[in-house]
This record gives sequence, C-alpha cells and structure tokens, in this order.
Amino acid sequence: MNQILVVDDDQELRTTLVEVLEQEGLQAVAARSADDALERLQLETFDLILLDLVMPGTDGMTAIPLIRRQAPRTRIIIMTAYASVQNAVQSLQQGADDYIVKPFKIDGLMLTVRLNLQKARFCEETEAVDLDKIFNGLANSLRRQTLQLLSRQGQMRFMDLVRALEIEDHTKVNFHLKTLREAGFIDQTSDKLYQLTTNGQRAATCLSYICKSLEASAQARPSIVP
Amino acid sequence: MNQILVVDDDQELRTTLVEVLEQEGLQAVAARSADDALERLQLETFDLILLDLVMPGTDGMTAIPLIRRQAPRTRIIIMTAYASVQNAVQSLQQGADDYIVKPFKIDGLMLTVRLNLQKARFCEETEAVDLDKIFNGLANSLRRQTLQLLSRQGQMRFMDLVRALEIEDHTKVNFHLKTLREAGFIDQTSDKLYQLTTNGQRAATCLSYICKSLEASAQARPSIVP
DNA sequence: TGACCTTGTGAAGAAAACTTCACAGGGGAG
DNA sequence: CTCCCCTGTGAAGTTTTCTTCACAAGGTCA
Repeated sequence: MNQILVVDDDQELRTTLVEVLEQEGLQAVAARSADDALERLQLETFDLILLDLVMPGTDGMTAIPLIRRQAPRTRIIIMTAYASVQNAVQSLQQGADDYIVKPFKIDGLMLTVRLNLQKARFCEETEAVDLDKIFNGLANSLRRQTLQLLSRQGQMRFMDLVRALEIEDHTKVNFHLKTLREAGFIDQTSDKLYQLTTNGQRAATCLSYICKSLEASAQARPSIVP
Repeated sequence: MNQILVVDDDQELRTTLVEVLEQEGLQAVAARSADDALERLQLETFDLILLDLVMPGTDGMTAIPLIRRQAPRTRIIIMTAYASVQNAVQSLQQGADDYIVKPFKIDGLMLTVRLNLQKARFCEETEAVDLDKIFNGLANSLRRQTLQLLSRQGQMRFMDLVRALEIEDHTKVNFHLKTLREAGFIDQTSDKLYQLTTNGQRAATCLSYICKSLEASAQARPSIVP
C-alpha cells in the first residue's frame, strides 16, 4: 500500500486532496506545515510527498533538503500556485522529483502521482537486483574491456575477441563471456557472433560515463612526464 | 581555460554570446544545431554547453540525454524564449544542470555560467582512481548502501550505520567499512564519525549516475498502473 | 562496582570468483 | 583423409571475498 503525505496550509485543498487520493485507492494523510510534516516523518515513512512551496513557517523550498535527509527515497512533488521557472529549477536542484502547477486538474495530478510512485517502485526493484548484476559485470577488468570492445565494434567473433584482448588462454575469455551472458549483457547471433544486449549497452554506457569522468579529471591535473 | 559551446539556431545571438563570453576571458565556440553540437562533441570536450531548447532538427530537449552520453561531466545550461515550468522541469529531469530564460541580461547569464563552471571545477578536483577500486567498492550491495547513506547523511556513527543498514552482526559491517576505508572511499573524523572521502564522493556520484540512468529507462517504458 | 553499549580485531571457515588444464566436435585447406 | 583452427565444456585447483564467531578495551549509567 502506498503511503502519501499532503503538505499544504490551505485546509480545504488538504482535505480535498486526501479524499481524492483515497478514492483512487491510495492511503493519504495531511500535514498543515513543513514542520508538521518533518515531525511526522520521524514516526513513519511515506512513498510520496505532495509539498506546497509557499507556506507560513518553514517554506517548501527550505523543507526539501530537510525532508530528503529524513526520507531519502521518498518522492517529493512540489505544488505551487506561484509557479515560475526559477522556482521549478531551484526546487529540483534542491532535491524535489517533480513539480506541478496549481490549479491542477485531478487527472493531471493523479498522472503525476502515479508516475512517481511507479518510478519509486522501479528504483526499489533495481536497487536489489539489477545493480548487483551490473556491478558484478563491471567488477572485472577483462569483462569491462569486453563490453567496451563490443560496444565499439558491434559484433565480434570469439577468436577475434580473444586476440583483441590479448589473452593467451581462450578458455579464460570463454569463462567471462559466459558470466556476461548469464548476466544478460551479451548474446550471440545465429552465426555465433557476440553482441551486446540492451542491458549490456546500458552497462557499457555506465562504464563510459565513469571512464570519461576519470579521464577528464586526469587531464585536468597533468603530471610531470620524465 | 574553460571551453564553452553555444548551441542556438539564431545566428546573431550565437555570435553575440561567443563575443561576450570571450570578453569575459572564456573560450567559446558556436554550433548552429544540436546535431552540429553532437558532432563537435566527438572531437573535443567542453566544460559547459549553452543549449537552446527550440531549434529546427533535433530539438534541445531530445539532445540533452545524447549530450550527456557523450560528455557526462559537461554542465548543460538550457536557454529558451518559450519558458514554461513544465519545460524547465523536464529538461532538468533529462539531465540538464540549469535553466535560463530568454531574453536575459548579460550579467544574469554570466552569473549562471560562472556558477556552473565553479560547480564543475569542484566536481573535478579529485584525483584519478583506478576502475577496479571503484567497481570493487560498488560491487557489494552493503557497501553501496553504505556509500549512499554516508552521501546523504554526511557523517555517521558506527552503530547508527549498522542499524540503518539493518544488519544484526555488526562485525560484518565492520568488515565492509574496512574494505571501503582501504579503498580510500571513507575515513573517520577524530571522534570516530565515518564520512566519505573525495574519492568516496566520486564513487557515490558514479552510483547515482547509474541509478538515474536506470530510472530514466523506467520512465521510457511506463507500465500499466492498476 | 557491575551491567551494558560502542567500536573494534583477528582467526577460521564458507562461498564465490577466477584460472588452468584436458578434451572434443565441426569445418576448412591441402 | 589429416592437420589445424575455431568454439566450446567441464572438472580441478587457486585465490579472493565474505561471513561468523570469540573476544576485548573503553565509556556510561545506575
């Protein structure tokens, strides 16, 4: 069951939102201020918070990082009547996940809420399963090289791969290819060519992200060459 | 020297921006379209990209993830005349770093540019680490959770960490903390509080990169919501 | 003081990851 | 057909990583 917290100083809107959310089969409670919300967060956890930006006391913008600190995985959706691009940008930079402008249609709100709940669910799942796979795939240098090679070359034959990697014992490569195949990163065409799967491409992308960032920082501070 | 890329289909604005930036002592070049920019990115790297959202051909919004892929550490600032909250939110969700509304004052632009360059420099000033270390650090789910926790909380005491991770055997946590410490990802303050080192922060950043890219792919294929 | 919590260390064993070796079927060249 | 290369499997052994357990110094609170 999804637990939602509505934070708004407007009592009418607060109760309306809770009602609407409950009609949609979601569990919702309300808080009248950011401080109220923060107190509540100490007692229970929420999947999603609908947060008004303009409120007496601690305002929404200030509250975002405080909430994030208490509840790192909760999705935070900002609602505000005084929408500006600057506000939107700033609140996302502070750690909010989404932004919706008042007045909104119920359908629009529900779409946003549903979408964010779904993302949260996905994050939870991937945290447990996929990341282990990805990092296990990337933890080995030979496997990293393989992914990079396949990413660049597209498709490769087994022995070409072995030679490109400069490994004498081909069965060693075979072992790691098996690991990659079991992790769902590579597969083989009907004529035995190895290639990346979608997940493999994703892993390779992660890898290049990281390589590039290391490269960039190495470049930034050149060492003295003898 | 900071390398800046200006991407806009308006020729006049393009040259003006390049001139202004160069007057301020920054190196700037221009591209007339997103495709043009992407081609350029294959040849050289930039510290910052000023990207128009509305352009013929590939539009700015579409370009953001493509640029991110090529240049993960480059700051992307969106410029647009057709500013809307929704656009701002979406572009930041796609991976942009900041958002500025046309027409802008030169001072306002320069402030944004300077601020973002400064942030970028801050991110960069870390020494190169080898990939094996990073991936070894990230290969274990407990260590990942630890990095994320420390990244969010800043500093934590040992037992608080153990309880947050929900591990009964504290020596198990101790083992992994030792691993992380030996990998240079965490250290301890004089009063025994654990905290991330610079390299640890980088590893945590890598981790969040990957989580975000997974999240983005979740968004790409929304499933049916009950 | 005694009970209890915090913050460790080190050793032993279990589990996982990795390497090496022996072998084998299929296909092409001479 | 014979030789040799490509592509693989499986077992055995090695190394690394992870977990568990026993224990202990120091601090706190009653």
